[in-house]
Amino acid sequence: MSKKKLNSTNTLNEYYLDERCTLNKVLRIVGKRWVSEILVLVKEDVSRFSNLKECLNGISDNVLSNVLNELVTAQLIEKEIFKEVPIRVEYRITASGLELVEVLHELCNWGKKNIPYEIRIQPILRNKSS
Amino acid sequence: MSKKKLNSTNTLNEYYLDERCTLNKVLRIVGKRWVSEILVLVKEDVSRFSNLKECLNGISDNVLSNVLNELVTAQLIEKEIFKEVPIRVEYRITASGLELVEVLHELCNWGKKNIPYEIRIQPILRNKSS
DNA sequence: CTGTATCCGTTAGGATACTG
DNA sequence: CAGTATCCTAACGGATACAG
Repeated sequence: MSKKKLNSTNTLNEYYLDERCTLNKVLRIVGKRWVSEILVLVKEDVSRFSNLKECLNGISDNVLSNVLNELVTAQLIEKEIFKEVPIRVEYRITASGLELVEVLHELCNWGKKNIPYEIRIQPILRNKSS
Repeated sequence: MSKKKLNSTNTLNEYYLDERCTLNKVLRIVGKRWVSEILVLVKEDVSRFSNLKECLNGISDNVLSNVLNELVTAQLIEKEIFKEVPIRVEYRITASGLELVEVLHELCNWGKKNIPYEIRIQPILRNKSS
């Protein structure tokens, strides 16, 4: 399982951009949906799966799980498992993650100041069907 | 044309996150592939379509065009059309865009310092076919 | 030269059932 | 409680033809 089309232009472009600048790696981690919200919540001590799910209106188990795993892989958060019954798991932000949140905060301030009123970044759809 | 499934969970979640924090809007603009690279190139006075295409190994006309339009919509760059023959168009970064690049630069520095060695953010594929 | 329109494959995000 | 496995749909990124 988990095969990737290694020779597709899509993939090659991704690698090209990764090589070109680290910024692209950063944005590919943090630019995915829910990621920045979850990082900030964990930073604010919302440390458990169920708590995070409560805070994030509409996220599904699957997606939350994936994002948490990615954040652990990127070493932005850490996972601690308590072998109780029922099992308990806690996530904590790392020093690296904390630094990232600081920069994201600046990015947010930039947005508040500069994003045009009510901009909606719409997908560019081509289907003409209703 | 350009219909969007306004009631899909996908769309509703997007709106939810937009309302929740401006950061999500920012990341949705700048988190797309090529966007940050193009913004920086324009800032460095690579101002024409063909020049940008030369600098960005492998980008297609379609994609470059879309990204440029999005950057103009978000008011990060400006477009000036010179009605010559052949037509000439120049893009310039705005004050807002310039501020954004500053923050992105910090984000990049964070990445250089903190992204684990040779991390590859892989898509999680489920297809078992070769 | 500077794009836009169209088609297409791949991937992200979501729903749900199930497991330790 | 804290996930993982599976399936599904819509959106993204890319190739190409062609238009102003």
